[in-house]
Amino acid sequence: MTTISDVARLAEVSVATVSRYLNESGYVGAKSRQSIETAIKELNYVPSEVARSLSTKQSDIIGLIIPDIKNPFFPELARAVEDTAFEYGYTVILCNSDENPTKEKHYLQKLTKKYVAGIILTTILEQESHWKDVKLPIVALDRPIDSDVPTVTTNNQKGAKLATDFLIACGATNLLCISGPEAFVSSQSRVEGFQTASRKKNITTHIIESAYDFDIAEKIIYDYLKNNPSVDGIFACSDASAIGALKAAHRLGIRVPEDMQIVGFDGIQVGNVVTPSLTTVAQNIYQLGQTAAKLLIKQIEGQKLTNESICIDPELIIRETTRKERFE
Amino acid sequence: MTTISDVARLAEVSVATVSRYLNESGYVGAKSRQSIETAIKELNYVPSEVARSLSTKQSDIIGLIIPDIKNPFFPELARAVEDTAFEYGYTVILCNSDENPTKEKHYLQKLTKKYVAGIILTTILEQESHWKDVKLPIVALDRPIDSDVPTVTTNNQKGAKLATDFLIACGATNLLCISGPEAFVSSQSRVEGFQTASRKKNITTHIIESAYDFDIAEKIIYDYLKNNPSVDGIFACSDASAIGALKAAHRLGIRVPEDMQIVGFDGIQVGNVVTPSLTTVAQNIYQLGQTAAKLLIKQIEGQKLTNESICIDPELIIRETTRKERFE
DNA sequence: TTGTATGCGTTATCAG
DNA sequence: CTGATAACGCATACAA
Repeated sequence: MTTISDVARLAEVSVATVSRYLNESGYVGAKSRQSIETAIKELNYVPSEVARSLSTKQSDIIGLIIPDIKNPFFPELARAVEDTAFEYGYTVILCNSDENPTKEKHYLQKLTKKYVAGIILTTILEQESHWKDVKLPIVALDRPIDSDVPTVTTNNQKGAKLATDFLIACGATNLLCISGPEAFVSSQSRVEGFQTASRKKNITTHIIESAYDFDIAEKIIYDYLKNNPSVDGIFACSDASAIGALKAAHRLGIRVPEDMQIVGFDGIQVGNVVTPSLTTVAQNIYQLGQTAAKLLIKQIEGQKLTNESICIDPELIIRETTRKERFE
Repeated sequence: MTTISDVARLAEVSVATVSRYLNESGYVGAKSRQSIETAIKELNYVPSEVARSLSTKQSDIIGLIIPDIKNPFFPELARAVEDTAFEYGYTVILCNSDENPTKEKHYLQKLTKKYVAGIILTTILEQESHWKDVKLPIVALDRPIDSDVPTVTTNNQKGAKLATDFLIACGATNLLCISGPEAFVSSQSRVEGFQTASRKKNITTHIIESAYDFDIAEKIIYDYLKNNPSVDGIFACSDASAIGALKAAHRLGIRVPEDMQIVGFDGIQVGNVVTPSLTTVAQNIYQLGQTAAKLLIKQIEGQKLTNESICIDPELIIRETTRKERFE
């Protein structure tokens, strides 16, 4: 590994000058510049980011802590973060927390040790606050953690309202809402949206809870529908549950969308590949990640944007599990 | 940020002793140990990995270069790598190359600058060899890059043979193979497996190529099937193409599996959620990632295992796009 | 068993 | 415009 002093020696200047050249800080004469450039080429020199990091106490690494990259919601998010990081010259470390406080804490510490420039955090742990110890720039993604921390989320309530209104417009009157785990603020907001939209004449509502998981949701919904065959519309707080609902309906011989309509939430790819394809409230996942990354980088590069929070509108994507045409 | 000398001062020992304590290298007396421990607690000291890295020229960061985390094959792979890294105390930097040589080269260099401990690489660029410049430990994943480099792959040929044999056993006689891009060695192997298995009496075969992409595959296959309605069995070299085939068949009014059977390759989650669910040759994706990570870490921690390559057997998962029962 | 001194590759300060 | 030189935080050879 060739170092800055090798370059300096070959170029017959001092390391200081080379450093200045490298960072475009301070002056460096024309001939110095020349010889430095050729020396660098000659030696195939690549500066050590580690040494630079030690000296400046900064780095170009961003930590991304998410529950699980296998969860279909996160690959696109991660990709957006990585793309944006790449664009601004940063690099991202991927951490899967499994919603596990211990693991999360571990990563937080590990990232701190590495002088990472900042952290993007997707966590449900509102009350816990290990993240308060870290002095680094943080952005909360998808799930707010504290009013102090800049946050990027989807407008969940609005999305849920969109879905429910649509379900009703399509003729559903007996609505079942599949909420997510109680700990998810996002799920709560979706349920609220559902409730305000369904508070109408002639609309019956039920709410049950399920994990955001195909199989678990399928079982729960299967049992529920067996005992409540009059349900004719489902708003699921996640596409995973929506697909579970679809399967449950299939097993029960309930035709979708003829006998029962379904609207999901998230906009993950699978929704489009399932049969019938899923009508859903799509979060703008890519934009979510991109915005979070940009917000973080802004912070890293100086600005102190406390309290800045961004809420992104989701979009209703009408596919085959609803039958709007009948009512238009 | 508190440093090792803060600890030394408070514990009234030298930094060397603290360092020894930290790394469990060399001796450190009982009372020294005591005071150091309390000092560390007291100060909430966390060693700087950057400084350590500079000093030792090592790090605990692993670079993972994949084409695109959004591609449904990679999240599980990434997760496996990350889990294994975590287990051994490493951390992973995620890089999406988009199969783009320039981007790939960029990442390779960037990772080198960071003194990463090693790199796991999924690339198709056999002939290109920017990776030869990097002296770091490397493991090729999913796609071999050179006989010098330890490689972890699925036994593609065997898997393809498995699929094709099964298709024939299920009564298909007019077989269409959807290959992947020519540049993928893995795809080539699968096609070979298909060919050796279908070289039998009374079996007709066709081979067409498609990108590993739902929509592209759907179009290509739709066109092909329209002109070749006698095809009664499809072996797709990826689940993505298989699902494309499913959709194409659906649009053409071809019933699956009654009129035509389909077997995919990969074993990604969507295959199980599509209707009818996809019979496929499932790669052991998690094991693939895990093995690669372990191999890399072995290398990092001393061993020079050149030429060590591991080939993992895939498994046929029988679901609803085939109709074995008729022939058992 | 412990401490001193030096190096790791850069940045940055401060005289020239 | 340029060059010594002191940090940065830690590891380690060498002394003690």
